Amino acid sequence: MPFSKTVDESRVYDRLLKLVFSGSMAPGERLVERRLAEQLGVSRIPVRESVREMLAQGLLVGGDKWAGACTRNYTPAEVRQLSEYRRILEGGAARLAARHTDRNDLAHLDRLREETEKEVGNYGSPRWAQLDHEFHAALAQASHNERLIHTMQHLLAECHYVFYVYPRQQRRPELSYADAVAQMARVVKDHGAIVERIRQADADGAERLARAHLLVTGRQAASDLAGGEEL
Amino acid sequence: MPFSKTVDESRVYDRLLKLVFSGSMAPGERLVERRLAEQLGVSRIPVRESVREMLAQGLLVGGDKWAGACTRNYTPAEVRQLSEYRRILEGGAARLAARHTDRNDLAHLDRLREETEKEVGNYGSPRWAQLDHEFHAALAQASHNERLIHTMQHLLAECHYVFYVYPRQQRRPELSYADAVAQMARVVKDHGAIVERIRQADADGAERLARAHLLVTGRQAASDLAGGEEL
DNA sequence: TACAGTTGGTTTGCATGCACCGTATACAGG
DNA sequence: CCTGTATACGGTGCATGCAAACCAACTGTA
Repeated sequence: MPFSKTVDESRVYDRLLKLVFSGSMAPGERLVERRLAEQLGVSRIPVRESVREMLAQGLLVGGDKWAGACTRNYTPAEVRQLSEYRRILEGGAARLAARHTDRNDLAHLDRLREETEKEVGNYGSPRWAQLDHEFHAALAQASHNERLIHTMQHLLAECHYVFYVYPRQQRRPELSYADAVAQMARVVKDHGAIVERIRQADADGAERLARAHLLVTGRQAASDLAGGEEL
Repeated sequence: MPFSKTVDESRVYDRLLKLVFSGSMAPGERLVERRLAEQLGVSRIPVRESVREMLAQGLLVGGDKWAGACTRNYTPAEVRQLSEYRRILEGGAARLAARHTDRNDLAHLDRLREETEKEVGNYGSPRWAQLDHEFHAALAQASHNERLIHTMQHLLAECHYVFYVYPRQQRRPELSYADAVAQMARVVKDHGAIVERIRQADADGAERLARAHLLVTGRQAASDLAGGEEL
């Protein structure tokens, strides 16, 4: 589970998050407070508040007065915008991390990269998705910018669902084993290169590599996207 | 008023936003639901929801269970992080705008720049702050990235308060007239240069100039900041 | 005096109920 | 048959009330 420290199954918000992103709801479906309330066994109030919070973070659309909120449908265009948005933020995180260059952050990133490397070859391993997520979360943390970290937390959680959880329930791309392993190896290599730039306090390089990494990853994750132009 | 189209004085959220950022509350002060509710003449529920929305957007801190929310205090370190965060996002917006290069967006940006130019010399003019804000909002819009626009809306509103409204009520820096006019002229020139890069579809240049513009602007707005290293 | 338990006040979390708004449907008029 | 209007229904916005949790001061005992 991404950011397991902040996920509390007893909180209505997290249960609603899971409900929306685990495929239980159709894309673009309206979130009816009363229905969700009885489905979760609580009153409408905590549902209302959670929905408004998700709206504020862009995880839902709509929300005009008396209009209610709807789930996103994640069309190719939306996924592309999501990916663009993430590239901007995470590139910036890498840049800031390279400027602050904290010894503990580097150790943490190195450890995560090593752990990830052990998982290369386990195609479909949940631990792989978990570790990949944790690496990017650690990268955000290394920026030492509270606002950026805050935004990235929600963004990464969303990407985790959109890129890993969501697609598995609709159609799995059925990648060949060799290709999958090659991709995983490339991801580990990319991560290592980004960390190295941060270690050398190369802000421009760190940002460039982080963006490139996400461009390739995002492109293959959302294979529907047309040719990925360089950002 | 920033983003006047989205600001509705009848909505509790906007009134609360004004209350928090107009200096009526001390930095770091706790937002007590009951007190705010009777102060705004509504019940606790809409206050609760608005507070949770502001928390989700990082406009307030705290919010753990039974902990309540507090206003930010905007220490120099926080202002610096806010400014860094904005540079990342707005630089990205300029980059995307240069990639999409929409004729209407360019016309809108040009018009706003011209309007702004007319205000050079009117030091302290509210119209200046308004137009500056609208220019940056238009820049965000020109990115054509819904997520980025959404985040930038709230971020710009916050910056508007932190950089323009908030300081006026504590201590005004008392800039000399000549310096003030020079600064305003520089802002207009910067804006024009950014638009020009977008027009030429120069993504790297647009991003670089937008970042540089915000670095200088942010540095002088938060004059407490130590030497602004290049981002 | 020091410390632990208790107790009252304050604040948040949540359930219930009612009022308002938007939309679809049925009906009357042209 | 088409169009404008009234009305019923689904759904959200909000007020009220109660229970749980936190905090601080008070008190009793060692």
